[in-house]
Amino acid sequence: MAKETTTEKKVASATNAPHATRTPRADALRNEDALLEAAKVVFAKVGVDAPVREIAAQAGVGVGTLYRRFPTRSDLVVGVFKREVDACAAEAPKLANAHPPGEALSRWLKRYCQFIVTKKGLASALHSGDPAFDALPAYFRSNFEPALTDLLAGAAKAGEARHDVDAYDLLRAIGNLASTGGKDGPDGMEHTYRMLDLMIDGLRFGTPR
Amino acid sequence: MAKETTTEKKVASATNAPHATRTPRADALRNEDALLEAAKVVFAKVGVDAPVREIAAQAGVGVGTLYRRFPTRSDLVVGVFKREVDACAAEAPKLANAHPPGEALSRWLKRYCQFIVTKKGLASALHSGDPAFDALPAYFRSNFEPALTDLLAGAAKAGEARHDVDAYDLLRAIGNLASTGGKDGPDGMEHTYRMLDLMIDGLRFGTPR
DNA sequence: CCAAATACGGAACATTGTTCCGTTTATCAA
DNA sequence: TTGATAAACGGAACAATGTTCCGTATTTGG
Repeated sequence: MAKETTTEKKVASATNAPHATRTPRADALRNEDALLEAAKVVFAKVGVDAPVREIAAQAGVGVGTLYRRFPTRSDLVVGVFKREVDACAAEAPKLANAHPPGEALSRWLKRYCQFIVTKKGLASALHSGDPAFDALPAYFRSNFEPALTDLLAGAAKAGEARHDVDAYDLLRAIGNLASTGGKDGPDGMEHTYRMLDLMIDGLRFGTPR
Repeated sequence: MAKETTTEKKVASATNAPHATRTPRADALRNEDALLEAAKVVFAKVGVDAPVREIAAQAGVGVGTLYRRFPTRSDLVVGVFKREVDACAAEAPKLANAHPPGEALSRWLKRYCQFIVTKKGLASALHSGDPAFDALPAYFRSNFEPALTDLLAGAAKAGEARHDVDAYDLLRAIGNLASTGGKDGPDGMEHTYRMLDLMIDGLRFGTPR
């Protein structure tokens, strides 16, 4: 609020742009990535309540570095979650290119099941009331719904799925399926995959041929 | 595991009972009560994550005293929860004595709504995975279901409620009602109470006169 | 190759659950 | 009533963990 008179000069050099941001340092980018990767690993092993120090160690950086990029534990959790959503959603178009439509659809749904199962720990964090997580459901939906919509449309056009299935409904249904089945059941993920196959068969029901 | 030879005598005085337990110290009983009461107050004000020190201070005791009686935070939460369940359930017979059956029923259901709302913070703790809380749902049910069953039976016999309503179903339905309505809505608990009245009217439906 | 900007690491601090133990107090028999 | 003893008390001390700070090291841009 004061005057801040002192060193106001500083010619602003070449560009007259107000901020002339220089390119971000390479090590900083590298560390941000290492931190997200480390957090993913540690969260999977210890849970989302894993100590910050452990994550920093796994990433090979100091806690100071971690906190500069993720001012709060919650920010780190959010970062990991978004990155995982991105990774899963990004596989949809890849699978669509590499396989026939029906195959692409069922492969992606299986991949999505894996996402759900590994994020079970996060799911409870989402409902913890921490406002940092408020935006995540929307992020989840805005990435997955279009991805699945495209896969469904492709499969439907190829006669490999019904036309009347809503992507979001399906995401929720399979989400529930996978999160209650879990990977800790009697036969690991097998039960979940069997249920998933059931749903996929259902998707084909009524399809010509 | 050693021998414990030393002072094994000690005539056991009058009774030959193996343990001849002396009467519990008065201050200990008083403090246990003070702790539960304090915890109730602090949990309501700060939430179930309130620091143990704050609860001890509110109770006017040291943390050592708290931990002797409740070896873990979870034990304290469990203690408060059970005490509140007991208090709420105990009102059912009192209300049944003091009011006509239908009135007793609706008064108690309102009381139960208040219980649910104030325990919303605890509810999320219940799903935290802490095994200390595993027994609470059963405790909840084993106290509330008989209490409500009696009230319902009384009201039904007096022609003030239908006969075909299951107490546990009703507990769950109203529990959901109250926990989503909350006391933080636009008009406090009023919304919840209106919905409750609706259900109570439903209970009377089909009743002669 | 230099100077400034940026990022780094990890010690230090704050908060909180839990343990320990010297001191105090209530009980009970004489 | 009184005194020995078991029981309970209070709170300092410890440990784990989130977060802040700052002196040092690295990167960038010229």
